[in-house]
Amino acid sequence: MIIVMADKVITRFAPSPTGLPHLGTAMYALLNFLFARQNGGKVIMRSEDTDPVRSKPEYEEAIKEDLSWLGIEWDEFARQSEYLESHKKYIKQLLDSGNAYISAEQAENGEGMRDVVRFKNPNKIVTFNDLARGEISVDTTDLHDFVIARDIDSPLYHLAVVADDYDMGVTHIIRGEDGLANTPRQILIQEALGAPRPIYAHYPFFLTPERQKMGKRNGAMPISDYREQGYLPEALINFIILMAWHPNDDQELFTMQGLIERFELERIGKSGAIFDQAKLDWLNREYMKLLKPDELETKASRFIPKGTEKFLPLLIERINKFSDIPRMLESGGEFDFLVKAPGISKELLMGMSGASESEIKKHLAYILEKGTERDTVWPYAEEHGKGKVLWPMRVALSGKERSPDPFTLVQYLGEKESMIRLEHARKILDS
RNA sequence: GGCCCUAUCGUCUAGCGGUUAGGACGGCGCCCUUUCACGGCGUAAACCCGGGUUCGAUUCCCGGUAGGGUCACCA
Repeated sequence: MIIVMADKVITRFAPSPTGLPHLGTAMYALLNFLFARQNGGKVIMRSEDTDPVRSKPEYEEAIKEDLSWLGIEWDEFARQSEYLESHKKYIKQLLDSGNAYISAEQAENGEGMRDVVRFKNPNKIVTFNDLARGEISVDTTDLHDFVIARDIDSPLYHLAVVADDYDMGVTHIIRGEDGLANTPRQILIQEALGAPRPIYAHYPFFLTPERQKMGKRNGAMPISDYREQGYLPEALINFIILMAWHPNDDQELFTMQGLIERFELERIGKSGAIFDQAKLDWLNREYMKLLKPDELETKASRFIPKGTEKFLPLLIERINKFSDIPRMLESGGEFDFLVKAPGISKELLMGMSGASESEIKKHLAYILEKGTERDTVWPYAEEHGKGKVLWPMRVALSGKERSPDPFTLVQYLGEKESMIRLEHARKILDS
């Protein structure tokens, strides 16, 4: 075999389909994707599905679907389970070369003996260069003769990973820092197999507010939940990359294309980043602002209750994500008055207006008579005190202490509905 | 516990021997404004501790401390 295209970059991300993908899964894929793309190489998604009890096809589907939704691509898809023959070949090779041996041992789960395959540890110092962290040296002696196969036909993780990366020609292994401690073991296997050593780069985890590794079982929300809450994939990608990498200038907003151009693998962070929901929400708002009106409407449509589409422009600047919209419109919500007439009280009508009851009555009567047009109400309000006129008008329309200004409300409510509400407010004062 | 990694505002970070330690989110204040939101402006807020090296350390080295990871017949 001749080495083909020795310089071509090949990366991979290898999730195990044992649960729904979360943002950590996306970071893993994104980093590999970006590095491959910016180097004209290819990226492989390898489903590490060899754990028969925990692996589920539907999780594999979910991973593909959610990563695609985020805009992360892969050039090839592989399943580790389909490489069993190759794994067995390498186990045999290691056995034949004396780098591994069969050891009859008590099965871990209880009864019976089993012929496990142990790697013959050369007990040496392994030194490797991590692109992000520099040189790392480990004495492998305390790794002992670790098990690489349950039996001669059943490869375990370390063997399988090394074998697959070798077979697939992977040149760069970009993975989470949990892989850091596994690297020396895998290098030992590579050397015994005569496989080339890929370049390593380890990135840190997302952390919970308690500084724990965020994971499926620890605070990580599935990507699909973000989608259902109406987060924009662009915002999520931007958020993820900022947790792993920063440029050396002040730029913070990146498109995928921009990332492919600017991302630098050597600059990925060294320390874990606590998941910052507020920043994510901010980013999502930034990306919502970038949407053109028709795009906005399309993307928001599935979150908007029937018949309330027209309120979107009013709502959009007060939300972090699309799923906030129904929450604002539902009864008791911040903008429920758009959907149904509010209950109002005399006290609220007076509120911070600074006007007396009779003054308010007079002002409402004026509006009721002359109409709600800004051109007619505004001069009147300036003459009689803006707060004294505008506050009760606004409260009559919204029933809220805080809301958009009365003219905006009229615009969305319509002249007719507005007059009904104004009239109702006047009656409240009369009672 | 052994081994490995990490350590700058509350959070995400820039910095790569000499800086008023920069930016962003969040907070706070002011402006805009009848109120809210949006927007604009401004402000508080950090180099984990102790030794070295150096004329000079946030930056380099060592130690401590703290946090994380890993030590499976899971991946």
